[in-house]
Amino acid sequence: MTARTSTESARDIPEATVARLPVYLRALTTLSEAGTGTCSSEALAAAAGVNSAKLRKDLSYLGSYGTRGVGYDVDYLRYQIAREIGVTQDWPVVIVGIGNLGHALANYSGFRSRGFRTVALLDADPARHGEMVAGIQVRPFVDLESIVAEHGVAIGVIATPAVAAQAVADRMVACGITSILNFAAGVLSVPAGVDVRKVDLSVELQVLAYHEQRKAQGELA
Amino acid sequence: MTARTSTESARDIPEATVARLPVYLRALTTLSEAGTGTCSSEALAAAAGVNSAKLRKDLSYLGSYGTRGVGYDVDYLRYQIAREIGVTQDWPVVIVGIGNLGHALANYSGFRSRGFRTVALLDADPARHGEMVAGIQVRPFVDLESIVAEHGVAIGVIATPAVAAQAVADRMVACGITSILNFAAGVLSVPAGVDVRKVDLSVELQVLAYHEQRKAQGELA
DNA sequence: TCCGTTTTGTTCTCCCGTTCACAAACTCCT
DNA sequence: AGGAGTTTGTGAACGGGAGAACAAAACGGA
Ligand SMILES: NC(=O)c1ccc[n+]([C@@H]2O[C@H](COP(=O)([O-])OP(=O)(O)OC[C@H]3O[C@@H](n4cnc5c(N)ncnc54)[C@H](O)[C@@H]3O)[C@@H](O)[C@H]2O)c1
Ligand SMILES: NC(=O)c1ccc[n+]([C@@H]2O[C@H](COP(=O)([O-])OP(=O)(O)OC[C@H]3O[C@@H](n4cnc5c(N)ncnc54)[C@H](O)[C@@H]3O)[C@@H](O)[C@H]2O)c1
Repeated sequence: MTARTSTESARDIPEATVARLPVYLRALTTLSEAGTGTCSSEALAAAAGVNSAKLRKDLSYLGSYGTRGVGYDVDYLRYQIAREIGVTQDWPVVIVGIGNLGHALANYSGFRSRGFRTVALLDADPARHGEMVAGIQVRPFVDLESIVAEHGVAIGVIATPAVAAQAVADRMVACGITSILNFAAGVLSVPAGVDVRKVDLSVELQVLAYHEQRKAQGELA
Repeated sequence: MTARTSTESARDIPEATVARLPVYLRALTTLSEAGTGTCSSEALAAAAGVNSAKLRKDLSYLGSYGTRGVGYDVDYLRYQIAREIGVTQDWPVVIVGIGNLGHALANYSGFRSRGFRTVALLDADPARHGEMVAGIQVRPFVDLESIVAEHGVAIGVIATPAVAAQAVADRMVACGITSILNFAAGVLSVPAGVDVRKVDLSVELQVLAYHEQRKAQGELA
């Protein structure tokens, strides 16, 4: 899914680790807000819900930011992880499809607080244009190109119905967006060099249902 | 995360495969609606966005539902996968926390169409009680026990702020819910035998940001 | 009936990720 | 200064999943 180009840069962090770094980051933020200055890998692992050995190995890919016999300085480690992920900088984001889900996303404060700034809300339906959502005006989808160019947007979010998703993705890619978060069902096809992450709620529920069914079967055995 | 009890039932399907079965199911539904009666592993794999060898191996865990030299009967395979996942039966679901996200989830048609029936929308805020969302009345959170008992609910969805999530989960577990889909940030701790799946949008965006940052670094090298 | 073609089901190998276990490194106390 | 106690960082073993490759099976045509 994630097509990487020629030169793999210096430190190569495993994909599984990358997916956990944001979790560590959040745990560290919580600890920091609670006034904790230092924490052990054991404590941080508990806060993040992972095995402590895994945590230490993950952190070792970034460098040696801990002190043996002591632990990690919470704020220092937090900064190092934030820098590695890239959330110390500001990421402009556009959201396309301001329906039920789009409204929720636009109102979600968790994006802004992590360096993601919603610069535009776009929708194809003229009836929605001009509506204010979370202090931002909904604009026509055709404005995509100019907005992306103006703000240097690299990340796009798709919250349209499934039938429109591929067309939206194509337009996004055409005007230079290289990372897409897709909430619509179905498979998006994009050129190499563009990253797509998909969030599919019905898949999550179906996985739960599978295990639930198994539990029920086990009971009557 | 998924704690399984004593007797692993007859066929043991790998977790990675379980997570892909819903994707195959959707692809098969699309093919069926397009009037396709039979398809090869190659075609289905393309529709699902996976490698055809992986698809065949996944399906082999369920049994031999294909015909060599021909392919798979779309409707037959669809039924078999649906049965295996458990979406041929009806799953009552409660959603707790009817804010921005809760509204979107309640209005989402993709749940109902896959066998998940929202039987209740619960919120702790009295100001929300009585509001109609997607044809269902929002009720007080304290009604959880009676609703779960009445409908035999096994699956709960948490869309409350993070601070309330653990308390909500505890209450859910106490009244018999054994599968939880959690949208709130942070780690939920639940007893063995309860499955939790977490959807964390800011993690997804941060993973994209990481790769985006890498692409940018690569360019100026 | 037999042969060529197509496509599945499965085996085998490789790679990634997880976990264990321990030496190295640091602090604190005597 | 030295030793006891802690905790990190990492080497190594292990397990599971991904993909290649192929044998087995079904079909169609002659
Ligand atoms: N609501 C949920 O909780 C939920 C959950 C999971 C997945 N999803 C998926 O997310 C997507 C959006 O869901 P929703 O409930 O918000 O749907 P919705 O119908 O409420 O909103 C879709 C919005 O997209 C706009 N749109 C349609 N075509 C467009 C185009 N070509 N360009 C720009 N905008 C366009 C529509 O005008 C509408 O405002 C769907 O694909 C849905 O399957 C939703
Ligand atoms: N909005 C999004 O797009 C989005 C995205 C990702 C994650 N989230 C997460 O999902 C959760 C909900 O987000 P939201 O935007 O809908 O928030 P929200 O504040 O709009 O809604 C939260 C709702 O939960 C209710 N609530 C609070 N405490 C409760 C309790 N103890 N029991 C029952 N109900 C309770 C509140 O009354 C409110 O209606 C948050 O944890 C948020 O971080 C939201």
